[in-house]
Amino acid sequence: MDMDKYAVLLKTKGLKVTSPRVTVLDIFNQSQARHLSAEDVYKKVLEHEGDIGLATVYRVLTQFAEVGILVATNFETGKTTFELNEGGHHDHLVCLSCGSVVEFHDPDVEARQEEIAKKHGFKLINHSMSLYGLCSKPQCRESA
Amino acid sequence: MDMDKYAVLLKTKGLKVTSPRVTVLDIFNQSQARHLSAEDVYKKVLEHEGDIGLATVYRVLTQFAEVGILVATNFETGKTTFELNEGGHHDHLVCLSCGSVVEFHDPDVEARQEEIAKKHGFKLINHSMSLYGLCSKPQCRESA
DNA sequence: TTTGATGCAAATGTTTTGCATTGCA
DNA sequence: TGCAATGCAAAACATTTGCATCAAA
Repeated sequence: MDMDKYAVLLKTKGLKVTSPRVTVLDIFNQSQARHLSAEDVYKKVLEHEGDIGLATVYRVLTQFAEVGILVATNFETGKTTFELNEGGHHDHLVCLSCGSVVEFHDPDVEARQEEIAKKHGFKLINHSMSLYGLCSKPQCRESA
Repeated sequence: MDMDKYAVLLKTKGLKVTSPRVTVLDIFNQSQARHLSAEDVYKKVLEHEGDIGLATVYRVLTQFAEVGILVATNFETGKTTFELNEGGHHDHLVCLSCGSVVEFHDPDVEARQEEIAKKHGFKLINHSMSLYGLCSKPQCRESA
């Protein structure tokens, strides 16, 4: 089991090793979908793992994002989604029909963003770029 | 007064010319800040212009965005902001300290986005790119 | 007049918070 | 043991909706 790995990670971040936190880590590591909302995580908790209150799910997700275990992103859905922070920054392509998410990283764009910020006298801290469209699945293309 | 201009615009979009709709148009045209949330608009209504229900403000803003009079954007604030659609697409630089918003348009980035979408088999419909940082004001730079 | 627009209040969906209890360290 | 973490329910927001009334065309 990965429980020890989780425990080490949590301690590294200065967080106590508790059952809800380990469970949430496990959910993200097991999940097919990389991007999960608080509600998604809560549903998985109810289905498979122990029982954690929804409020705790929110608290854990927020904390994990603060310490860099997760990264939070706001798509146009009205709910925040979280994904494991695996180091490399990336942006998202989102299918407006089926909701699938593709990640990409483009150094050209990143460099250009720095230039743009500089030109306007801004010190760039972070950014979010999401491209919305229709993925290649036939049923998504037809929905146009 | 611009009332006639507003009436023409509304009719062009197939919308009845009603007092709430004219008021909202006027608010965006008078406003110092280009980007207003529903709550911002509602406050201005209460302060200056007649009285419109908050629900109507939401309905009008949503409709205006649908017909292209306004453009809706979701920053990381949890609330949707609207701005007049003056044709040219643009993206935003947002100051995390004072909240000021600078608009920019970068053809290089736009072109690159198309390439990225194509490479992943997506048909691009729209996108949102927001750069977050600190603007050049001393008090914002110090907040780091 | 007829259909669409509005106001109000209630409902919704997401996220946060207060507080008593529990459980790591 | 002590302080942080949790659960639960209530609160806080942002936004939407039902429905009776009102007004533009």
